[in-house]
Amino acid sequence: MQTADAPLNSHAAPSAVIQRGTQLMRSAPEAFALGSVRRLAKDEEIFGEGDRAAFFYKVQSGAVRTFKLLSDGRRQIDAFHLPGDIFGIEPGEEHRFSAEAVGDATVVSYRRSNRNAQAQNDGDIPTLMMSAVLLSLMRAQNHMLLLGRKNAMERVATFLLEMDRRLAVAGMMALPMCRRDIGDYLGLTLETVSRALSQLHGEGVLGFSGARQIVLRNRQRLRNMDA
Amino acid sequence: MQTADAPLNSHAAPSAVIQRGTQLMRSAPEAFALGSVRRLAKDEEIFGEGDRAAFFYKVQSGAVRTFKLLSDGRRQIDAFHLPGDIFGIEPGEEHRFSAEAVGDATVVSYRRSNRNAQAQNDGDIPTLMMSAVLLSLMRAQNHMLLLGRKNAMERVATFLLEMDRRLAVAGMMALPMCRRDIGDYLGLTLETVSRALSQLHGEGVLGFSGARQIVLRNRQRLRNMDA
DNA sequence: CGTGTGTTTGAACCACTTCAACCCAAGTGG
DNA sequence: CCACTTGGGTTGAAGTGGTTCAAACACACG
Repeated sequence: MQTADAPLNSHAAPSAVIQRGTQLMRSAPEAFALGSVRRLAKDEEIFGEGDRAAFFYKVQSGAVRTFKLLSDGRRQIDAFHLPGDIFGIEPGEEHRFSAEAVGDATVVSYRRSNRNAQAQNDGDIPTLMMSAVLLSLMRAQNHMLLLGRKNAMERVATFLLEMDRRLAVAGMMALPMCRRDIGDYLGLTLETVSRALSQLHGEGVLGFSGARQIVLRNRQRLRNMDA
Repeated sequence: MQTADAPLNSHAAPSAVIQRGTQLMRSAPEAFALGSVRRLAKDEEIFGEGDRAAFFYKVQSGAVRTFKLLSDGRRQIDAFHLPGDIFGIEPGEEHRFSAEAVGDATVVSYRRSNRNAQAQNDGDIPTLMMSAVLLSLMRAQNHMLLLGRKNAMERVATFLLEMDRRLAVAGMMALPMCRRDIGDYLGLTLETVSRALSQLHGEGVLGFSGARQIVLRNRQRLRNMDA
């Protein structure tokens, strides 16, 4: 780990929420310490459920999955975090889920302020953290609808549109995660994910160049499938 | 609607997070306007998806459900809000889900500050709102695990333990919501919920006095079922 | 060029849904 | 005061979407 010039407000996601946070940061940047950059290999753990939550993180490159496990090993990935995303902010002293790098990745870690930002009211409470938490909550609410009420094809369609929006360049997306990860995110088995993708491929809705390079050929059809 | 003596920090839930927020409030109570009390009949709408998010709310009595709908009417209830719970805080200008009273209920509404708390950094950013949002996020993460990976009996066991913790008095709980609401919360049909409850009744794990008055007779068994 | 991890595809199974009937308690009105 | 309705809730029987188990395939990497 090394210190680096990595202010919390750099590389903000292109959302109105984060944009607002970014602007605000300029008025009180000294409140946000620079973070340390951490390079991670594929599948490397960033923190585990129950670990002391001394830091929170921003993805700089690659992707991170956060998840919970049941005692018998069933896993639910609650979110994939892509460059610019902030994760690991906790209500209490411990992390309530685990985080791992999906592939090789770099994250920037930020120490929870000595004058604990959540436990003080002295004027430098990080608005940007509020925006990050609200964004996470919004995504979680959408995801509960998916997990509770959408069928397999609707889930995969939603996933493809989400990933297309978040990481497509030049109409093509390079998925960083394997089929099992996708399944554990969507509440499906990896086989069901594979079958849905094959069907969409067969219908010409998407094209493959390798299992993880996908180009959407008919976004409107996907939107219709998404219910 | 009528104005009333209802500070945001009253009737706080017995969680460490909220407790901390409550304490902090004492140091800057003037930043939090008193709210207006609103009485609601069963099934009355508090706000709908897409409505302008001019207020957020705290439950004073009864229960509130927040939910999203798919185009064909499938519904996912993302949370039940009980007395002391805060709901309706949004990242943007619009509500991203709907809220209705489960039975007769009263809520206190708080106007989003003129000097918008989320868009200002002038020293009175509401720490209590941060706590409320973090609590919602924590519950959402637990619920995603339930919806994505637990089977029907595990879901019902989790639900019973949660409701027991949140609203039991003298070992007995009076559920405010019908079987359909429970199903839409747990991602199941009402019939599956009914069958699971009947089975637990048959096994002596719980007792009924009327369909909604439930007493847990063997919490440990339920915890074991909860995976 | 072989080995291993990830992906696809097939076939049987099953947990939950769907559809339907019935029950029960609380109104409502003749 | 009793027939009728209405809104839950329970239970049964059949159907099915997704899982499970299994095998083949493909491509990246030493």
